[in-house]
Amino acid sequence: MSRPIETRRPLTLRDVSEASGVSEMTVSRVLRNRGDVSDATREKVLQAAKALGYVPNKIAGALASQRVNLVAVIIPSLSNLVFPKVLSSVSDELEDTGLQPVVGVTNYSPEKEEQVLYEMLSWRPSGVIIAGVEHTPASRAMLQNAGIPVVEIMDVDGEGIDSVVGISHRRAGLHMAEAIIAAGYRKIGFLGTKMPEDHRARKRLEGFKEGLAKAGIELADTEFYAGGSALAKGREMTETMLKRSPDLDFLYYSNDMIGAGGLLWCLDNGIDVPNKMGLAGFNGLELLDGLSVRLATMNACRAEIGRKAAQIISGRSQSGMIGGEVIELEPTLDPGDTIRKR
Amino acid sequence: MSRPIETRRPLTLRDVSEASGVSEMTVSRVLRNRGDVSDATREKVLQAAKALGYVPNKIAGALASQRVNLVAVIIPSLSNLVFPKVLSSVSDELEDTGLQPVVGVTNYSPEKEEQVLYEMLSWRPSGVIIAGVEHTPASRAMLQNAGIPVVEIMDVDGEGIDSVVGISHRRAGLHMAEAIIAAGYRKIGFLGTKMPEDHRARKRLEGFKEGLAKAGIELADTEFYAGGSALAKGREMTETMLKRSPDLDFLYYSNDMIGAGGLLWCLDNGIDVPNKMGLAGFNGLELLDGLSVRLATMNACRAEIGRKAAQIISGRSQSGMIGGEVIELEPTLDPGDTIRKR
DNA sequence: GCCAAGTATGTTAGCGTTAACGGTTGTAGG
DNA sequence: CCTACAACCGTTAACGCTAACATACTTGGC
Repeated sequence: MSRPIETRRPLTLRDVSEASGVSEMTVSRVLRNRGDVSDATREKVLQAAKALGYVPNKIAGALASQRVNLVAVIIPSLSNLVFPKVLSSVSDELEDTGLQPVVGVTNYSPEKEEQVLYEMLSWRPSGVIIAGVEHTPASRAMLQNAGIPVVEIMDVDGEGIDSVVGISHRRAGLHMAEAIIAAGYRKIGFLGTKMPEDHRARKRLEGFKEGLAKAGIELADTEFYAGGSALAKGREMTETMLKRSPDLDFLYYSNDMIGAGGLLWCLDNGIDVPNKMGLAGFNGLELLDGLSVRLATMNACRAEIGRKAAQIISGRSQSGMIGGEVIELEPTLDPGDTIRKR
Repeated sequence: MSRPIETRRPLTLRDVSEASGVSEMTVSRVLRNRGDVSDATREKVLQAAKALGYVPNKIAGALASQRVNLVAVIIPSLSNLVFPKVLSSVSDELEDTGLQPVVGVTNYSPEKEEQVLYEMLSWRPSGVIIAGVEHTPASRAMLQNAGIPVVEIMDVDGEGIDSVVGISHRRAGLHMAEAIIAAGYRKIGFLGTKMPEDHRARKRLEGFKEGLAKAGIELADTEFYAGGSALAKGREMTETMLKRSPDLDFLYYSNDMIGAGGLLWCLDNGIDVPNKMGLAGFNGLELLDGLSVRLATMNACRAEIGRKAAQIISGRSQSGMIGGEVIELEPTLDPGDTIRKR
């Protein structure tokens, strides 16, 4: 089962044209369903192409036509679960537009983002969907000069380059703080990621603190982590924090996964949730639906974000604008079973 | 913040060459670090390129050089967690080879796989990494004719096209059956996915049944699901099955996520795990490390698979073979806390 | 001072496809 | 029978870049 030894010359339109006795141009027309071709020749050509196993060369096609049916989608991570979700909604929405998403991953590094962007732009995609509004100056310049639609997603807190679709993480944090205070919790701890480049987590924390401040409350304790399994980290951090600050009555987690870890720890240790201790996360991970106690969370509109972004790129946006659209979506709070009802 | 209105003509090598007073060829050499260029001109050219914000056109470059630094990676799903893991190990391994992975997703559909493959091959990648050994005849033909290295990953049970890297899911199932029987369990249920196209899950079940048969045992009950949150489904299915067959003493799940759901249900319902009831999943999801009880599972060597596949494509495989390599890895059983020790 | 052997740059000819236009039929209408 | 206009198919010239070769300048050895 090894590759064919006879390294045949790769097939071109010419091969198909010779095999079917028509010009290359006609073959090209048939294969792209463009222009007038009689049914007889069409059939002949398709036959020949199939028999030879011809696969068109999009590189040459793109160069000649100056059109590329690719959309660059640049995200920080694939293991976060949030991004695959966005990605699949982009993918679905692009399904029958002739456009195709191509993914690049930055690992939350601005430098990597710059490299990935450079690499992707060098393939001259028809549009770019990129997570976040924070980019290096070089990245911003590239996006501005590319002459293609750019949609920055997830986050609307900041200055966009072209179009923006997302939620305000600052306000999401603020609303969560308000809800927690309204439920009567007062000694509140925050547990989150250490990653300085996760601007959205940072903004949520800032908004959260702001919400607490409005009620004259300060964060009682904080704990940060980096790397490792989020569920396990949530467990560990929760234990650490409650050992250190046993009088806390609420824990706000920067994401659902560590929140779930914390929740499991609380349940294992017989802590009365939500009465003695309230918990909340962020993101509405459907993955966690199977827990016996539903963690309070905030849905980040991931599917909607992907959909809208794809619509803007494919030019099917409702608004009919040419660019510079800013769409702010409203995350909704799901109190689950871990915030007490008053 | 809208796109520049003046739709400038896109930049080419010529623009950079004019701006820096050298030939296009020299600019090309500088930008690719190839051939002899004096430090003075190199500096001049880089300056000009940066000032203009020039991004090379890889489409033209690829056409001219007949080389494309892309590797097609075709996987069934991104929401499965298994595949992002493989993907990132491919990515890491390719890091400094000059090659770049490009992902295609098939949603477990052979037809979609065929389309994705056609699309990707039309960009003439340097290699293909594709999940599974089951493909449509057309897909097989395309892969055979492409004249590039092909690595089928995850699964070695079947006839490969070129190289294959994976584990035997059949034997993985068989070994699990042996371990379960050795631990003294006798009334065994299976809970899995309904997807007929998930050949690896199917093979595990077949191997599992075979292992049981050797000990003269038959599966006591089975339950299948499709769609929805795996954790929740695991919970539901477990309840359903134990209501129906209360005398079971072991549940084998086709993946860790539904296994975890089942485990949580058992814990919530005060079932004595692992003494009265044993549980096992498949995959070694690090995601689940934070559970209070560790689910028995089998590590599928995902990182290793990605690494080896990437090595074969980049021609850095240990073996020095040209093609047709078959690498079978050995999954290891992790008994966790849900199989009783004898 | 002349040639050999670099070193640094330019020139030419594609790569495989498609846009744009040109030609050749056939067919209907006057 | 001639014109008008489709319908069909071919020819030519790009698209932006790079491989391969060609050319101009050095430098050093005798």
